[in-house]
Amino acid sequence: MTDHFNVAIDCIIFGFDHLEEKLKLLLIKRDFQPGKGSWSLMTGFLKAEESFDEAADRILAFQTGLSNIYLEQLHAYSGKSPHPNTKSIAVAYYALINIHEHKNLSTKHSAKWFELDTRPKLIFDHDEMVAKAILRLRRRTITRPIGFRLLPKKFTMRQLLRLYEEIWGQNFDRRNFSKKVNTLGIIIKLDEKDRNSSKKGSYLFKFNKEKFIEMEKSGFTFISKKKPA
Amino acid sequence: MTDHFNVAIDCIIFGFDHLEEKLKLLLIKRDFQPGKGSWSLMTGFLKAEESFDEAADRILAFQTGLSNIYLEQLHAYSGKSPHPNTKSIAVAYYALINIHEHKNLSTKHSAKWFELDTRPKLIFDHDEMVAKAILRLRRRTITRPIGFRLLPKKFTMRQLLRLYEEIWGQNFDRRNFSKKVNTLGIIIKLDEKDRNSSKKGSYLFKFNKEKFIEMEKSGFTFISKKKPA
DNA sequence: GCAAAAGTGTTACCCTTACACCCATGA
DNA sequence: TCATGGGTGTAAGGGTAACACTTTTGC
Repeated sequence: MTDHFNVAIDCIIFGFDHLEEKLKLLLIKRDFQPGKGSWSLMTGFLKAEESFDEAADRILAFQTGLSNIYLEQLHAYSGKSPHPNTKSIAVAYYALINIHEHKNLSTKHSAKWFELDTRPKLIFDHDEMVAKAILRLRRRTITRPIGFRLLPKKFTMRQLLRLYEEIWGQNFDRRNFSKKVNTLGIIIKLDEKDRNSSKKGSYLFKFNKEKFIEMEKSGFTFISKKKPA
Repeated sequence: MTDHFNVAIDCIIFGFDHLEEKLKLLLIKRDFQPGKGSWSLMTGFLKAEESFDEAADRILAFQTGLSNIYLEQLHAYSGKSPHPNTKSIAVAYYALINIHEHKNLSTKHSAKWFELDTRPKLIFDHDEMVAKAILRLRRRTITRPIGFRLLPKKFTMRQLLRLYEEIWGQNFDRRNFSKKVNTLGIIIKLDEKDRNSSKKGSYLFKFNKEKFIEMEKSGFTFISKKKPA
């Protein structure tokens, strides 16, 4: 009676390289059909007994070896079928990871990190998915301190600032930024200093998870968008 | 090889009754299996040759007779299958319509408008979908003047205010509200007055579509959320 | 000493909020 | 005239944006 479809799960994997201070995207060069030789998102198919979330976890774990990663459903896409003769839909997920804490991934297939503005063209509607994921990521940084998923456990204020600048594609005032973040009470200054980036050395911070959980309930604004010039 | 699923499209249909000043939800009492006798969202199945958006349009048109309705994808749900023996997923859409401009719907099945706080329990995961749709609707009222889809072509400031109060479940200051809306330039005051709601009569407004399109590009804030008391 | 990054402080301005007051009109 | 809803104005407060200045330390 009703038509049946196979359900692809496509994963947009964002990573922040806090040394290069660049937001990156993990893509694979397909060594299988269809679209062999092209770049694409990590992908897999939904199994009958699992939920979307479970499938996204499984696919990400299988392809990168990572578990316990932040994953969020982005959108469901219909239309362009990866296999010409089967009816197919896709559900896109995006994931956030810290690059340097997970160096030994990128194993399966030919996976490679790309900076956003030099990424290759992707197959199917994957470019559309990435564009939507970036917008979602921006929105999330306002409502939630999602950026902490992308940073190492201990980080400097500069790294946090650069992360936000990368996500938004614009610069923020360094002084106002740290003031805002500090008044929110969502990060904790440690006694350690990082001396890699400056001669003076800058304090390391860690994320205040308890404070965040408390604030999340009432809803808050993390960083406001700069006014258009 | 890969498992196959049928794809349900579930429609959350919001309507604003500008006479009763109530936000309502259109639900159907199912006269078919599964879940016969229970209340549920309008639903249908995706066909092989159509997109999600097309399917949502088709299902809404078939069940209500309405076309050209604002529809937006909400979320994709896996798990609870309407038919026990088939693997099924659902993609939820929400629609916005003005109740009194479309009086002759509610025909197919036993459709009925419910106020949000007195709606019946729904089958499957439809309650979860409705909850998410309300949150989405709130967010949209901030970013976009989506509320105008729910009002008649000509409306009073009071009706617009009441609509926002219904969506947010809280009261706004009448004077600040109209000031804010006016400065945005997104509505146009007409020379007509409506005398139904008051003795003095209140001006009718219409939506300034051109201004909106212009503003949409740069991104704007329509109405800000009141601070939690 | 000098350069470079980090830390702290100050001010102006805009937007929101919380109000008060007047107007028009049917009963 | 009075009650009711409608229209307009003003002042205080909070938060952001735009700045300047000092500190630390390797070279």
